[in-house]
Amino acid sequence: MGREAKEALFEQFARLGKALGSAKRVELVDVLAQGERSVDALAQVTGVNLTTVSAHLQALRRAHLVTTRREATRIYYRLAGPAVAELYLALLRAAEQSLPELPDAAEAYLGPDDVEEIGREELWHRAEQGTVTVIDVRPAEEYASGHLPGAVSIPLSQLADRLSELPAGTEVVAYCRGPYCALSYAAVRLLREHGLPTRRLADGILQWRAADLPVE
Amino acid sequence: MGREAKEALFEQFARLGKALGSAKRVELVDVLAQGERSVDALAQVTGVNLTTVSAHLQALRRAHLVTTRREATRIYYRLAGPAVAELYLALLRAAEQSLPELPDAAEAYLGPDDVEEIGREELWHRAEQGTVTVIDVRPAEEYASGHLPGAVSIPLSQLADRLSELPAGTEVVAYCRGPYCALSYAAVRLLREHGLPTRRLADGILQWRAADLPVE
DNA sequence: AGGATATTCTATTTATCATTGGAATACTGT
DNA sequence: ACAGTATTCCAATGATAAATAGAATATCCT
Repeated sequence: MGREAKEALFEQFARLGKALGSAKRVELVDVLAQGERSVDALAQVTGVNLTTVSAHLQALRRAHLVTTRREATRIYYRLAGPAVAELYLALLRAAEQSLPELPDAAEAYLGPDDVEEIGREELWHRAEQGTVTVIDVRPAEEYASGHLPGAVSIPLSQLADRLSELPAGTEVVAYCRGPYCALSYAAVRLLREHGLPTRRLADGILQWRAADLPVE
Repeated sequence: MGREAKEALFEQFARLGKALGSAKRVELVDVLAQGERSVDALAQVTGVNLTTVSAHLQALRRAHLVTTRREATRIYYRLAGPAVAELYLALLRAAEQSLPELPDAAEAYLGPDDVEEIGREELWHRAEQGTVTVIDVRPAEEYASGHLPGAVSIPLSQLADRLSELPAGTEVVAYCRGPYCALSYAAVRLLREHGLPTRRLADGILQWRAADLPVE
C-alpha cells in the first residue's frame, strides 16, 4: 500500500488534467476535435506563435491526448481517441454546470445573447421534412472531415458572397464546432441583417456525434 | 472577436483542467466522489499534511469543482455536482484508453493482476438470484452515503475479524470505490487465503451510479 | 547532393504553483 | 466570556511551467 505508488497512480490521471490546464491547449483540443490538423494550420487558426503551438502540442502528446502522423514534411496532429473527445465534452459540461464566470466570458467572446437557437432533435426532424436549410460555416477542411447529413458547406468567410445560394422561402440553420464556436454566431447575425430568418444549432458537430446522430 | 476574449473563454475551461492537474487533487476528488468529507478526514485518508490538503481544497473550490457546508466547527467538502463526477469518470476512461504508463502504475499500487473480476451486469443478475454475497469494504461512512442494493458493510479493517458472517456456500463479491481502489483487492486476497471463493466488482460504486443502476 | 519547407529542440527569462510551519479566524459548549 | 477545536491565511522556499528567439533536424523536390 505504498503511498508513493498511490501518488504515482493518481499522477497518471493528473497528467491529463495538467495537459488540459492551459487555455491554449484547450483551444487546440477544441480544434482537433474537428479532425486532424498540421502544426502551422493550428498556429494560424489560434493566432499563436508557431513555436509556442508546437510546445503545447508536445505537452498534449506527452499526456497521450493526441497522436501524430507524418505526411511529407508536415506533421498532422489528431486526438488520441474517442475518450479524449468525451473528456473534452465532460469538461465543457462541468464548466457549464459549475462555473459562474462562464456566461460572462462566453458573452464577451460570442456577443450578446440575441441569437435564436434550435435543438438537435428539432433540427433533426425539420431536416427530414426538408423545411430547413442547414449550412456548415466552418472552414471547408473541417466540413470535409465530417458534417451533418444534408448540410451545405459555406465557410463564414464566403457567406457574404454566396447569399444567393440560400433559398428564400425556408428557414436557415447555421452550425459550427460547438456551443462556444463564434462562427455560427457571426453567420446568424449576417444572415439576419440580410433579412433571412436564421437560427443556430445550440451545440455543434461534436455534440451531434456524441449523441450518436449520423454524420457524413 | 477579440483574441483576448477567446483566450478568456478557454481559460475558464482550463481552470477545471488545472484543478485536476495534481495527483493530490485528483485523489481528493476520488474520495469526495463517494460523499462529502471534512478537511481532516480527507487529510487522514490521503495521508497528506492538513495544511496542504486545505490548500488543495481551496484550489478545487476556486475552480468550483467542490462546494462546502459548515456544520459546527467542521467544514464539509463535496463535489459541486453530477457533472464533476462525470468529468472525473471521463478522465479515468481517457487515461485507460490512452495512457500506456497506466497499467504499470496501477499494478504497482494494486498488486499483481491476480484478482478475478465480475462485471456490473453479471453481478446484478446473480444478486437478484441471491447466489452471491456482496460486501462493501469501504469505511462505514462511505457505505452510509450510498451502496449497492443488498450489500453488507464490512470495512476492510474489520474483515479479518468478521469472516464468520460470510455464508460458506455462496460466492463473495467485494467492491469499493472504483477500479483503482485498493480496498477490494486486499479484501479478495484476504478472503481467498481463507478459502472463500471471492471476486471483485470490476469497477466501483461510482461507475455503478453512472450506469443508472440503483443505489440504496 | 543541395535548396526549400515544416517542425522540433535548446536555452533563457519570467511567471505561476506546491509545500508547510506558524499565526489568525470562526465556531462550539460550558 | 473563555478555552478548545477545525480550518484557513500568510509568508518563504523550492520546483515547475510558459513564451519565444535562434539553431538543428527531417523530409521533399529537382
